[in-house]
Amino acid sequence: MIYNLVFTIISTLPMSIAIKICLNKGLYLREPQDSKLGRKIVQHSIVLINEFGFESFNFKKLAQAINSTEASIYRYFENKHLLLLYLVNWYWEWVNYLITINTMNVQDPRKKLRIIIHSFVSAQKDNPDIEYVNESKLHNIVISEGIKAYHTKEVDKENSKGFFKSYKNLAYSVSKVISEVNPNFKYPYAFATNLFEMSNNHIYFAKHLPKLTDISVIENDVNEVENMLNYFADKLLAQ
Amino acid sequence: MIYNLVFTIISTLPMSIAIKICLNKGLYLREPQDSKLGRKIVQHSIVLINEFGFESFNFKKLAQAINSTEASIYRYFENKHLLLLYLVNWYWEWVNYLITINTMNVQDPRKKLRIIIHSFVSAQKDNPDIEYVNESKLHNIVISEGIKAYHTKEVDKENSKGFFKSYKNLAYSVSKVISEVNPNFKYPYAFATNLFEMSNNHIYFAKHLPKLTDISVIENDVNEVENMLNYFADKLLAQ
DNA sequence: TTAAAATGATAGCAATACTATCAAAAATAA
DNA sequence: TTATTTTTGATAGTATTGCTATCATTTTAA
Repeated sequence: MIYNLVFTIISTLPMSIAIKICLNKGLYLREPQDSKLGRKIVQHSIVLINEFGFESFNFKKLAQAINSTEASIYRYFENKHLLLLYLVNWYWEWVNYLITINTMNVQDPRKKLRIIIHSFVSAQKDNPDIEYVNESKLHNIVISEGIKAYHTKEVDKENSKGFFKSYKNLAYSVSKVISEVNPNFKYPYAFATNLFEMSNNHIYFAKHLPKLTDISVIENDVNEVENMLNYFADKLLAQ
Repeated sequence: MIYNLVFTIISTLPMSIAIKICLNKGLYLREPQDSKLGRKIVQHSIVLINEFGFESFNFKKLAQAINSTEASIYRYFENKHLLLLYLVNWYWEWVNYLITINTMNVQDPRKKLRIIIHSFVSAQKDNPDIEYVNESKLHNIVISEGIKAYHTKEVDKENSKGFFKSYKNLAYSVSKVISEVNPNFKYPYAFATNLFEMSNNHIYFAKHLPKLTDISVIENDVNEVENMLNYFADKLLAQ
């Protein structure tokens, strides 16, 4: 069960469980999940980046939003780029977790792939009981700003520190299912990442550059994106 | 002939022709192609962004590199974001031009699509006689930084000014060929942009995050990417 | 209850992203 | 050619950003 590697299920109250997402320790200076301030940083960074975009987001504005100080935030994250990377890693882990639990008792690899595609397009609709993370907004951030997390001059250095491990895990999980559907398909990893990227890209295109796609997303209804990805998968993996 | 809309062929010497790429006038304050300084700005911005990445690139460094001043550069481009957008538009126009001339006398739509895919992966190898633009480096910029040109909070405003028209033209050209290959294929635009994005993405992945792809790019040999895209196209457009 | 750790408050500094002004140089028109 | 316009260079300056440092105060843990 892959998700045990990355998620820790810790008990808080006798009647419920709390989920803690375990991310690469190099992404942060202090574990944000372990303190009130840390959780507020994560929570409101999602709100602010989603609302104003990553470029105009900074630690000063975040500090104001949570009634804290720049210095305090710098104790948790080295800079805003690593905070974004933290958030994107969170998303990758969470999608992988969703896929794992939702495909758990499913045998048919085709069904599994449909569940994966559904998770890619509508991760926002589910709720994994982490009250300080708004998954819908986090998904929007991944759609609009996600690629900035790994399109930098430091990508190789950061990669060697394992900062993209979660994405690789996700690609691995999906590639396995792709190969189950069609063992002769030559590019399971590439198609796995392409499904993920295409999902985000075309939701973005539909909203902002509709001439670049065929589908439309009306009031966050991503059904057409889902249908398109399933159509691509069926055609590509047909034997 | 689409390329006549975007390219102007102007005569310089009786024995040769010069090509001038016509880009949306809102992208710049002064036409950089019309002056020595403007061409130096374009030329060296490509060199610097390619070498140091877009984030650490700024007009001060560019001014130093060309022995000019920040103020002079600001007379050509409002800011570095619009300069990037200018460069990416240049690339889009140029690829569209390449595709247009290289598919000109080709009848078979399958052959046309192969030529398109070849243009996407190896645009760098060709040389359209604009001595101050290094197309290889420009392609690298599009691969590494291209998405930043349209992942901003200003995308809707900029789109309404026509700043992404060149990409839309490219998507249109390619979608036509896709529909020629298979008139029943449901997503010609999405697949057109996907081929372009996938090409850039997987060249990037191969170089920096190889676990996210199946192909490898050794010493700029993008053959495996080209094969993959052709494989995808064949499978998806099979009737 | 005492020590340790986390946070807040404040200050400051170097770099960035511009804007303004004016003189010098270059291009162009008369 | 000379006069005029346009372009560029030189310099200065400002507001914001992206941090770092210090120390007092509060919170947490032993």
